[in-house]
Amino acid sequence: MPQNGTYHHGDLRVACLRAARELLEEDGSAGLSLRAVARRAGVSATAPYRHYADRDALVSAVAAEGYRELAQHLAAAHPAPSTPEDLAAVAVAYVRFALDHPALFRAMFAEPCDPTSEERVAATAVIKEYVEGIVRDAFPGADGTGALATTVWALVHGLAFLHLDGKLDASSPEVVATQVRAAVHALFTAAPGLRAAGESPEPPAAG
Amino acid sequence: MPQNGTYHHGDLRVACLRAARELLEEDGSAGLSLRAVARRAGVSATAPYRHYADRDALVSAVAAEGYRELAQHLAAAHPAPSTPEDLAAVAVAYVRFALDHPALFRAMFAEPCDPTSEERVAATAVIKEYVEGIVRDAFPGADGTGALATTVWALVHGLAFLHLDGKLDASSPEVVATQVRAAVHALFTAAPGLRAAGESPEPPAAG
DNA sequence: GCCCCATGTAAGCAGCGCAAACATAAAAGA
DNA sequence: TCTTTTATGTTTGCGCTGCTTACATGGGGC
Repeated sequence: MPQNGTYHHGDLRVACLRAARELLEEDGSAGLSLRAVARRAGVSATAPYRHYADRDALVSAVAAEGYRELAQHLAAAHPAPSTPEDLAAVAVAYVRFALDHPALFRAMFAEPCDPTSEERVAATAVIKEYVEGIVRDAFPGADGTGALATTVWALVHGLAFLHLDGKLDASSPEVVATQVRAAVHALFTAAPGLRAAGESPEPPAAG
Repeated sequence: MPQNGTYHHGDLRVACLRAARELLEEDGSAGLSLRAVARRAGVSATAPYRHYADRDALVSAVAAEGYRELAQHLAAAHPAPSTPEDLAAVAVAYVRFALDHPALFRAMFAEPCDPTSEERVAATAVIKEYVEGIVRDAFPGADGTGALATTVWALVHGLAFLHLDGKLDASSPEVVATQVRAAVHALFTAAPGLRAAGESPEPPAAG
């Protein structure tokens, strides 16, 4: 039952999500108020409370949506990365997502995470396992503790945040991509035994 | 002239800073309102506007203070790091600072940075140059572009944020420290030519 | 055909950021 | 020393916010 101008909206839940997402992209986190969401959805100020317990719940729902979109974005960059170059491409996609959706990315990561939103924690677990799966597939010889996966995630995540906060040169997408690729390559020319399958370890440049 | 119970407060500027810092530690960013700051300073609601243009200005001032404290904390961890172990100790201090002062750290990095606060941008520049100086001193053979410094900063910064957001296991300080050290060592056993002064490059484990 | 209840509305409270007009006291100048 | 200026704090008030309570509506199950 679509919104037919009657008393009931029809699908206010997703309308709120959509409106919240738009407000986030337009005005940032500060512009995301439940009242503004209600206005945009064409509904009374307190109607969203029927679907979201409070503001945090709505933000968590938007964040969860963001996690899913980020996962899709990474998968689109390379479906099954196996070489450092592949991983670098995924890393570039990660940082680009952050720069293309700054307010959404901040909502996903930069706010004190509400642990009571099981939708949200589940979504972050998906991202974490996704990254670990990528690294495990690309580096079957690595230890099984996921330490390397955590390291590469942290590196990329940190690059995203530093770029987002203007702490690094993010003047052009190419500059950012080059920086990210360099960092990933620096990490993945690392310890012996962690090289990608099919890569032959180079001898140290002793000549 | 100290606060003597008279009409004028005496040093409201630093009193606001102090109150804001306390509120941030106690209730997080959400609890930091200009009105609450004024109450805690024992002053009318709008008095802080004589010293801070708006809420952002006060937050920026607190953040700038945080940058200086972070720099001191890093220096205390190791005054002149030169080996990967030294750098790992500094990295652990960085992450620990974030976990010990979560709201302050978020105010420093996780909010859209107001570029009009020159005090703030100057303070972040100090941190950046500090990290670059450390890495340059520890790795004199590295390229002069600061790419390696950016990489290690991003890695540590990402670890801090992931731990802060509960995305990683931060159950005990030891677990966190071990994780951080492992990540830094993974990075600093990296490409030939980037090894620390005094370290002899190991041949690839071919035997 | 009737009633229940999910869904929406209306009214209201307290807190917030911020602006404008006003009050006070410390400092500066005559 | 007395006056004037200026920095600092107060009062009042507007519009916005999150959220609660009480009320209205109408579609789906009986």
